[in-house]
Amino acid sequence: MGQEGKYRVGMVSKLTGLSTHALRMWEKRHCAVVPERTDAGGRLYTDADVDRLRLLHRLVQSGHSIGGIATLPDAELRQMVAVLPGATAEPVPRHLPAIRARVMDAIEELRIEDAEQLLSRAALSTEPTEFLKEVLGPILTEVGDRWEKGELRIAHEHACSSVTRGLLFALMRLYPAQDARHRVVVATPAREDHELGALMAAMLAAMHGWSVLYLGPDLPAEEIAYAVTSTQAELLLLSVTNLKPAECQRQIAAIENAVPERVAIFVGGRAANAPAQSRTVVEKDLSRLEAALTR
Amino acid sequence: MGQEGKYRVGMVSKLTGLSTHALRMWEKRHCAVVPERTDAGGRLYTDADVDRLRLLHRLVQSGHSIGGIATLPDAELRQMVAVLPGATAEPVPRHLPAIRARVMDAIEELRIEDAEQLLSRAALSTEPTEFLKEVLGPILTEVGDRWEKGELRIAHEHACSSVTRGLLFALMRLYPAQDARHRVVVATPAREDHELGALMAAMLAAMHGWSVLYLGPDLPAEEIAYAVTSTQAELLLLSVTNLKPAECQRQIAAIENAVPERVAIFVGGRAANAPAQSRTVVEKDLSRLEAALTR
DNA sequence: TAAGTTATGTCTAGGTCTTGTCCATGTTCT
DNA sequence: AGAACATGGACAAGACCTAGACATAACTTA
Repeated sequence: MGQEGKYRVGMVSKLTGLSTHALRMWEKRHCAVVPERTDAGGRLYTDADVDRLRLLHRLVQSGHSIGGIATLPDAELRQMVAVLPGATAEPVPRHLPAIRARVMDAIEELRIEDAEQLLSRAALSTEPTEFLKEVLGPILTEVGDRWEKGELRIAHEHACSSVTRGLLFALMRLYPAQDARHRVVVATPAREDHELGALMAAMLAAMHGWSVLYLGPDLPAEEIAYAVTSTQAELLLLSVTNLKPAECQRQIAAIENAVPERVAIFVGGRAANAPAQSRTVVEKDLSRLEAALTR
Repeated sequence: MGQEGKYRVGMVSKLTGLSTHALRMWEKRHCAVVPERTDAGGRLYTDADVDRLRLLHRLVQSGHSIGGIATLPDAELRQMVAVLPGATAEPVPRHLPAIRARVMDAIEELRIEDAEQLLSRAALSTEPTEFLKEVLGPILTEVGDRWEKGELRIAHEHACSSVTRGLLFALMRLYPAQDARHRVVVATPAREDHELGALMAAMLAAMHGWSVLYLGPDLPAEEIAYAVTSTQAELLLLSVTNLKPAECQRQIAAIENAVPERVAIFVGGRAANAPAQSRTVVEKDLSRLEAALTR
């Protein structure tokens, strides 16, 4: 759907606050962003370019020199922006399993602030899918498993979902989720109260710059439909972990009926499932969902 | 539906504000809209064409070049309109009721990012108790009331608690705990699933620099006790809105038994209630709770 | 401390491309 | 005939492109 470049240099100047001269210089001298060109040679910037330029602008305004940061990858820029206001102490280990272990320790000892801080920094310095698949996902399943085995208590599980919810909001804030560009609604069908999958999907969307409306678990079909239509969302993400297949299909059919045609629907989660002849896409693999979110 | 074309160029020009020349050029040079023709060759635009032209006109007026956007699908145009600068930067009013009203509007329209941004900025520029009593509290009760009256939907209520939870974490981040020794555990007794009071208490604590362990709603006594002892918290805040008095007292008695002596316990909320001869303090007024948090 | 370097944003100049308007001319319909 | 519309060409204003000059500030070096 999203054609590549939409913005000409003048528009980008308005959107980012940088002068057109500066934009051209940043490109020529530092390759900060290298937009596509029209046949005639005009620059065509993408949404991603605009986001990146905003990040760079913010960093430059707060004292960094463009030459030093122009070619850093996005993830690193985001990390730097996040650290801007308050100086922070302990470094995040680069090794993902190490992060996992430290987060698990923090959860076990109910140090949720530490857990959240570790996670949000890891999220900023890692690519979205990698973070979800290598860090957060394993942590959530480990907590789930150990809870069933009795090694962890309800308190841990509550603390863990509390942290995860907090993390979602932290991400929505830290990623320059430029307003209402692409709206997505995330929820769980009625009677499904397992919300962690939905949270992960919401995070993935947030990290891709979508404007996320996270409604949480256990929502009747008509409520979901209302939210989707009234916000003009173009995507609906559902997560199903515990519903029976038949029940799941019934819910999804109801939702499909009530949601406008143009809205794409994805279901994920352990018990994900869609009726026959449905336009809903069952997608248990996060990286495939990511493909739908990137365009 | 058989009603294909309805408007001729002159009419469309009046409806959209574009000159007839421009309309023809947009068609010829960019295929922005390609109307049907009469047998004699006259252009016949549909309502959809007019809508699309209005979108394009708005985008062009705000700096986009027609060549770059003429062939984008409608959905994308709508999203781009939403991103236009100006829709974004709304200043936070100083007047608290005005903030309340703006937040309510945002919730009503499910713009949770706006709601959260307004709230977190208000929280920063206001004294903690004032913020909770004058801004957040009224909003939560208003949402509750209007939800019972049927003026707001479940989706609004979910969105609202989602925002509130997000806000708690934002505050924990903005007011970093000065001293990890001042720990407080916040939760709701078993079978009490109204968590908004607990969230407000948690925020108050966070804003006073406490290290908050927020466990959320519906937690059995022994879990609460475990959390309190294992984190060596010195304070436990509970919130009760819906429990029957007897049930509430039973729960609190159980918690008191399981929690070390040195830990102070506060209960708040509409149905707050404590057994006779209890060391638990019933405190429905936030400013009195604040006194306990400041010492 | 003074002078040189470097980094960076702005400005100018000359040329190309884009886009809205205007004109001339022809057609259709009342 | 006159109003409304169609087509194609001409045109001017403005947006954009490149390349190089300049001004300023920060940092190096003598």
